[in-house]
Amino acid sequence: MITLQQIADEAGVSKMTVSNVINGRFDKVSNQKIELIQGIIEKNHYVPNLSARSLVKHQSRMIALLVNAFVLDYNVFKDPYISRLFGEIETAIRATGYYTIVQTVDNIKDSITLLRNWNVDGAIFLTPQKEEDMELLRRQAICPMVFLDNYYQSDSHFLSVNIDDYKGGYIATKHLLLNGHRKIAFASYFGEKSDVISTRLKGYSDALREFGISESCIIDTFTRYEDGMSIGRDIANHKYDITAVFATSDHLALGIIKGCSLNGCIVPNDLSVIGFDDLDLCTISTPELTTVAQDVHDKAEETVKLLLRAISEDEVSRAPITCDVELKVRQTVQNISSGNQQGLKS
Amino acid sequence: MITLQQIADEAGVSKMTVSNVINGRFDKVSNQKIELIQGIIEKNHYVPNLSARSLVKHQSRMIALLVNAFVLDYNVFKDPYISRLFGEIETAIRATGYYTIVQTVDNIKDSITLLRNWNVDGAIFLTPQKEEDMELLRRQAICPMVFLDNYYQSDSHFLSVNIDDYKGGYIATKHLLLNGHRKIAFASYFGEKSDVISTRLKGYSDALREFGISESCIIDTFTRYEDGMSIGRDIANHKYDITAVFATSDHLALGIIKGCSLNGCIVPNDLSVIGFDDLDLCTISTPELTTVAQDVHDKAEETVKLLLRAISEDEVSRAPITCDVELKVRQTVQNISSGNQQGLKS
DNA sequence: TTGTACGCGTTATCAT
DNA sequence: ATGATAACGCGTACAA
Repeated sequence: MITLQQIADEAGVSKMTVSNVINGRFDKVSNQKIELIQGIIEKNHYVPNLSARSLVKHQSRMIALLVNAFVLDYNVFKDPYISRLFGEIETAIRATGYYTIVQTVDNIKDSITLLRNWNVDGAIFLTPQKEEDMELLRRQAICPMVFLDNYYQSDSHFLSVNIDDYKGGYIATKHLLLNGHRKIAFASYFGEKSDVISTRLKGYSDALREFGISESCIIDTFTRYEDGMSIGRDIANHKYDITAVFATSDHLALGIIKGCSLNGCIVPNDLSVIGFDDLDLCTISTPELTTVAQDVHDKAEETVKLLLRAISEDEVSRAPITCDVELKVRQTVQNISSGNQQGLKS
Repeated sequence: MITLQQIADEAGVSKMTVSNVINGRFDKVSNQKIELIQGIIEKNHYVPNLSARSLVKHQSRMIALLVNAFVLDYNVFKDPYISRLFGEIETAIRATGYYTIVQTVDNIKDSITLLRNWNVDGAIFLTPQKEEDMELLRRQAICPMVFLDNYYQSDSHFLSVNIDDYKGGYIATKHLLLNGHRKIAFASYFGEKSDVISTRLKGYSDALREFGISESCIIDTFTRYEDGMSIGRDIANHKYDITAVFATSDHLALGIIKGCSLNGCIVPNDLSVIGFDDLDLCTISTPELTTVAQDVHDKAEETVKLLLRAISEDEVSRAPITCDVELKVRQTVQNISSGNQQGLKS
């Protein structure tokens, strides 16, 4: 491990001169010395010790990526949405020259400790946080932070990037309505208060209202594939009086389709289904899933760009960024408006 | 940002005493002072500056996770195997109190710089590395490293954790043979030399030989879903004279099944298929995919355990660790040994 | 261009 | 036994 001092000794100059060369302050060093020093650096594969640099500069060029830990013993990175988002963000961070330190969080205090331990320059929370944890963060953490899919009040060091959940709920429901459906279920997890879900629900309700439909059908369920299967079975067994389901997760939607088919109800003939997220799975499955797509790549880039601005400018517009969504029409919605009969045989 | 010195001032003692309390060296401090100091630490939410600590101790309590970057513009973390492995390893690392720094690699020099920049204590490479990069690492990097799915020669600071690829190839092929198949294709990517693939191929060949079959059918293809679809189409169109395929990736296998079905060839009736990895997809798809499963959780734990031993003991058995694999029998293999007719209608 | 102090925590030495 | 003092690790800032 060669150090600045050793290079300085070998070149017969002071540490400062070497430091100036390394940091491109060439106007402060004569040309011959620049070449001499650069040669020595090359030869010895010198790499600066960033701990030392961090110590004096009170910054680290590290960004923390925090992801809520296992839920129900389920490795979060098995969630294709999370892992894809993670990959896109890591890539965006690397492109800026920052380092990425990652931690799954099961106790927010550990994350706060991490941020302060390493003088982290900024943090990104990939998953929604509880309100009390947000309060703690606001009080104890010191760096700018970006929260994804979080509707908490933002300020200049406490930023948000969301998708247009309202529009997502609205266009999915509207698409079903335009295809003649009138009895449409909204399937999601309501077990804990979530602004993401309630916003999508609002889009759903408004679309229904636009068509003069006042009654809605809410299905409260976990959103994994297996949970979908059991809902699908219920649907096939006429537990709900519906011709279509809008599910707030692709896995849930796919499970519903499978559960239905196992019980003699075929999508889209007997039931139309729309999912949310546009995972790769949507085009791998048969039939291919119609779904609300979010542009994860764009979301990741916006997130990193916003965070970097907050780090360097320290005054940033606090308006949350909202990324667009769009409907991907595929094979799980059937038009039943005229002649096309659909519905469960009774 | 409160520092050791400030705590010492407030307590009316020296930095040393505070440091001793923080590091649990209670035998060197009187009980009253311990309580006093701990109180101050609590009150001020003191967190040590790990850059400073790293500077003097020449270690960082950081472990680097390196993953080969985008291939063909494809976000690696979209690969369910990689992201799951990543999640399991991160969790194992966090459980030990180490921090995880992650970087996708497209140039090994960047990774070496990372390791030295931060005095990283150890590194884990999730994806196979090129030989010349391994040589560079051996020469320039200083910490213990574990390579996953890599058959490179190991030594006490250059370790390997693999799965039993030979057994995987063997049991999959044997299962097909026992179900009456004699014309079995091996589908994989041979574009670049890979010990993982050649080892699986050896298992395949040996199983065939055991049944007196000397001729094999090798299909060389990329291993994504889309690539599988085009192979599936070829199979349905009688390009190959086979009744079964062993594909070295689940995505490839699933694509083959889809490509077949799009062209009137139904799995398992007309073709039997076995995949590799046991992704969640295997049970989501219809029919459910028979596949060779690896225990990713176990692999992750072994990896981290091995690395920590190499870090602390600095003499470690250099024998590569081999994790077991097993066949998950599901719905894509049909028994054609007696009476059960199978094969493409011609 | 260079000397010197500094940032923060640890280790080693010395005093009571 | 307890505690204090000093030097150290590595790079940066500022005065000289």
